[in-house]
Amino acid sequence: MSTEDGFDFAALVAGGGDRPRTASEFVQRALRTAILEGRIPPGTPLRQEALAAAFDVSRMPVREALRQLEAQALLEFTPHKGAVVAELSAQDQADTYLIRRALEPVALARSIPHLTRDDLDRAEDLIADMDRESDHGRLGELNRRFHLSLYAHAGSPKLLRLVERQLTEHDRYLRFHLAMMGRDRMSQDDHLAMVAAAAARDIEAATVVLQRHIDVAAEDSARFFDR
Amino acid sequence: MSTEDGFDFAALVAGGGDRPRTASEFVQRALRTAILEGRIPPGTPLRQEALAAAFDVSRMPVREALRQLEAQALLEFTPHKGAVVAELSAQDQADTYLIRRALEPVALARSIPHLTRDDLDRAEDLIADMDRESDHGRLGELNRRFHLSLYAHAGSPKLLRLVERQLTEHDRYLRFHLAMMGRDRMSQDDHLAMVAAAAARDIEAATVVLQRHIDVAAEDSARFFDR
DNA sequence: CATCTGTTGATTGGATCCAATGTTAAGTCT
DNA sequence: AGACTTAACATTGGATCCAATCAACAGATG
Repeated sequence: MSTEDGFDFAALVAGGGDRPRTASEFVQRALRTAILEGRIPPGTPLRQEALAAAFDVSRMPVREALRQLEAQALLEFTPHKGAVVAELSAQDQADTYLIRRALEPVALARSIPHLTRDDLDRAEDLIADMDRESDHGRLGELNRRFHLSLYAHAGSPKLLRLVERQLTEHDRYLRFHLAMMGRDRMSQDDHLAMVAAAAARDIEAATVVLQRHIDVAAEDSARFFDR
Repeated sequence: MSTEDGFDFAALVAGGGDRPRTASEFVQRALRTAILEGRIPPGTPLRQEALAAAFDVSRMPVREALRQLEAQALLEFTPHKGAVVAELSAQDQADTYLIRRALEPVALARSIPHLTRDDLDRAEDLIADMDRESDHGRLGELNRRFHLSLYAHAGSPKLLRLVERQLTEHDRYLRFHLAMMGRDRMSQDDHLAMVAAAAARDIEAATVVLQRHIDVAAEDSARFFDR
C-alpha cells in the first residue's frame, strides 16, 4: 500500500490534537503539517481522489483544503492540472531569511520590556527540550516555539502571525538542512545569549544576537543549495 | 435590486482585466478587489447563495473563493455561521505600518542599484497619475504600484509578494483615511524625493525618506481610530 | 521518419441534492 | 411576566453526478 502513487497518503490520517469541527479543516491541518514536516516531498502531485479516499471524505472538503493551502503558498495550483506541493528553492530560502531578519528584531525589541520571569523560564525550558530532541520535525517546531515565546509580548498580533508563518516556512528548509548536516548543536549559544539579554532588558544586545543568529543560519543553509 | 441584503453584489459582476480561466478565480478576484476598494464594508456577511446568484454560478466556486480570501485574512470564517468581511482595527492598521516599515526599506535598498531609467520614468508617471486621480479606490492602487515599481528589482520575489500584500491591506485603511480627510496632496513630496534619491543611487537617503514617509502615514492614520 | 491529428482515458471544475448545524420565534410552564 | 423548551426556518457543510479540460497514445499523412 505504500507504493500507491509515490506517496502513502493513508499514513496522514492519524490527526493529532483536537478533532476539528469540519472535515475541510481536518484535511487542511493534516496536509499542512505533513507538508511542513517534510512528510510529503516537494513536487508531489496531490490527486483529489486519492486524498479523499485516504481521509475517508468526499472530494469537496479536499478541494477547499487545497485552496486554503494554496493561499498559504504551501502548494501550487494550475487550473486544470491540479495541485503540487511547493518546491523548495535557494531563492525562496534566501528570501525567507531576508524577511525574518527584517521582522524578528522588531518583534523582539517590542516584546522584551514586557517579558515576565515565566516567559523567560519557558524559553529556557524550550532550549533544554531542543537539546534532548532528536527528531528533526519536532526540533523545528521547538525552535519555532522558542522564537515565538520571546516575541509573544510584542503587542502586534498581525506581526506575530507573519513571523510565525515565516518560521514555519523556515522549518521546511531547516528540516532539509539538518537531514544533511547530521545532529547539530546549532546556535543554542545564540539562543541562550538571547534569553540572557532579554532577561537583562538589553534590547540592543538581544537584537544584535538575533540578527547574527539569522545571518549565520542563512549562510549555513545557503550552502546546501549551491548546485 | 440594490436593497438585496444590505449590499448590491450584482454591481461586482463587471470584472476588469483578463477573464479568468475558472469561475472560482473569477469570483475570487471580484470579491477581493471589491473588499480592498472598500465597496463591501467590513462586517458585511457574505451569503453563499446571494453571491452565487450575483455571479451567476453555483455555490461551489463561491465557497472555494471564500476559502482563499479567508487565507488572505480578507474575511473571517466561522464554521457553521459563514463568512464576514474582516473588520478594520486600529491595532491591525498599526501592525501593517510596523511591518511595512521593516520590510519596504529592505526591498528598496536592494532594488535601487538595479533600477533602470525606464523604471524611474514609470515611477514618475505614476506620481503624475496620482495627482490627476480623484477616485480613492484607484488612488490606492496607483500608490501601491508606485511603491512596488521602486522595489521591483530587489531580486526577492517572496519579499515582494509580502510587501505587495501589506500594501493592498494598507489600501483598505488609506481609502478610509482619505474619505475623511478629503483630497490630500499626501506625501507626493516624499514620493518625488524617493525617486530622486533612487536616481542618484543614494540608498541611504532613499530609505530614510521612505521610513519617514511610512512613519508619518502611520501617525496620520492612527488619529482616525482614536475613538 | 517526423509531424500532425483525432480519439480515449484520467482528472479537475461546476452543479445539484441531501445532511448537519445554527438561529429564530412561538408556545408552555413556573 | 419571564425563562425555558421545542419546533420551524435559514444557511452552511458534504456527497454525488455531470461537464470541461488536459495528457497520452495511436494512426494517418507529408
